[in-house]
Amino acid sequence: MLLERLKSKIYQNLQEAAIRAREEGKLTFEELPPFTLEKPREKEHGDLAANIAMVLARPAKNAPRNIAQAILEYFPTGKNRVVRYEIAGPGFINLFLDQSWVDAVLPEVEEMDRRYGCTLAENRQKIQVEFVSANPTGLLHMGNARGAALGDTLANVLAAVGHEVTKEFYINDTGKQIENFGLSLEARYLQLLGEDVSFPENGYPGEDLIDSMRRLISTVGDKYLQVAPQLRREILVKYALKEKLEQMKEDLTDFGVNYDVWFSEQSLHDSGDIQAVLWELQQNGYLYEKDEAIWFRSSLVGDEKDEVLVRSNSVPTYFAADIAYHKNKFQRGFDRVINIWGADHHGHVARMKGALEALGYDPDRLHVVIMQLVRLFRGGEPVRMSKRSGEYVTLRELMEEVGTDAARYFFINRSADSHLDFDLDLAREQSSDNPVYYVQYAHARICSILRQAGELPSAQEIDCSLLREPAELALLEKIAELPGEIIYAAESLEPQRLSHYAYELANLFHGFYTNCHVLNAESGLRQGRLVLVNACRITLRNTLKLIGVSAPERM
RNA sequence: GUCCCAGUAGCUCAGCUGGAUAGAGCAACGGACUUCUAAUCCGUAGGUCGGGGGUUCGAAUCCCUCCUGGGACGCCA
Repeated sequence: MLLERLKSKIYQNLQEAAIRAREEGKLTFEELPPFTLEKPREKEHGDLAANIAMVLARPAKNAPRNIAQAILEYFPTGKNRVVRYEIAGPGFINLFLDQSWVDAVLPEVEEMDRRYGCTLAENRQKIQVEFVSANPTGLLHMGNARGAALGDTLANVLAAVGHEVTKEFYINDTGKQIENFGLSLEARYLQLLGEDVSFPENGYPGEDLIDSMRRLISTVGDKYLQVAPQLRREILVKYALKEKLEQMKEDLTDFGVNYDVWFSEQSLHDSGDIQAVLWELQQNGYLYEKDEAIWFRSSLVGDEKDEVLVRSNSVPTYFAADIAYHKNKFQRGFDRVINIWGADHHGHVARMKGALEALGYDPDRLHVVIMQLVRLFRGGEPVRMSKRSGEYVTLRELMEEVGTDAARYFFINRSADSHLDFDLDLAREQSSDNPVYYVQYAHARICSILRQAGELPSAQEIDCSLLREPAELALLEKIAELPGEIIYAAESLEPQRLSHYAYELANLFHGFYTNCHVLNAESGLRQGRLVLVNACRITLRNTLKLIGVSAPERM
């Protein structure tokens, strides 16, 4: 927050200086292009570096270093902690801050405590994040698990910058897969009762369906043997679906994911929303009939080819329901809608955006985060999985094997569009090789120090100027970066920034720990370091909280 | 065939809204525990950023093309 404020003020000062320079005839340009003001990689390049002169080179038709010179004539030193500047390299303006700027970090962290890292975005929005939305015909698998970790973290991050976020699970409780679900359940039910029936070809072969029917039989026995198949399947589906949803909800809760809304696809059929949206598309001229089916002219709005919305048997497709669902989202007042989809759905993106356009919505209000597949490795070998044969590792099994913390950390530690090789052995390992433990260990170490210290002074009581060791300054600066990191993660929808940040912070803490002793330091210094270490604890804890990873006090 | 994603150190990956000398972890090698948790720290070594063109003051980053791996192209969801 503090660092962000400082940066934005200095950014403004640079803008104003450039404009003054133009007014004074030192520079000519039409419009000031956006430029960057960042912490440079090299310490010698100052605390902040701006490339304003370089991006102005072309519009101002001048050499970057000359432009920098002109801008700096009107740039106020001594304000906003800037004590010195230089023109360097091809035309960077390097700014050096009064080291005491870090003294404002500790009081701020201490005061904000659990809110530290949170900011208020300029345009606060109502945002819906829809994720997992797994078929309720089976158990949650690795793809769902990755989606759960990503979606939940993303929702946390967006909320942390002030958006109003709704987390939603879309239940595919109708359609062809439910039909197959019913056929599979029926076959299992009959088989368990000794009937000689074959299993449907497109059925769901998982053990979980057998278990489900076994439980049903234990309460109702064979009473559905005599019921007409159609009705029987409906009954079995109703029973098993309820079980499945409860199971998913429980698994997700244990994974730290709690939804605000569970939205039923069937409800869109029941409410007439699908008919309404079809009618609207019809009015807008996007529908036509061919081969007794109703098609969406998605090729008009950017898709490669047209899509069927209503089958020749007059049943709407999944896509038709999804269009109605998305219209419903916007009708509920969301400014922005974010979907986390597996890579196997990417072909759906252009269609969905096209449909929104056809309905008169700005398709850019829909963001689809496409997530690549997960491969599990055990003992260096990929774990064979096949959804078709029902052999796959479930979220529940993953949690039991590696724990929630490791799972969530690993899932968000890679960018969504990277294939994820999940090393089960590493995730289970309780050593520094495992980044989760590395970060958590830093937190536990801090808690240990604080326990032994007894009384914790407040940031107001200490002399911050005593904290000038390189390890201390590095830690302070990193702590100051959290709000900016969260803002960046929220803007780019890239939660992996957070686990990287947590790792870097833990790394700096461990370095500090070996270099700077806290408890046996001289009294003033000891007080200062206690406050520093406590701020580090708050920062680590808050970051882990966003990821959904626990911050243990002892390990 | 068309489209999407990936290709960066031996391995797993950051970095990609163009910026200064391309980073981290693991693995390898060498060090550091009379001191707050060694689940830690420090050092060494390791690179044609898949290949080739282009855009420009500047390209791992943007554009084109080719190669390799994965995925998607259904009146499934």
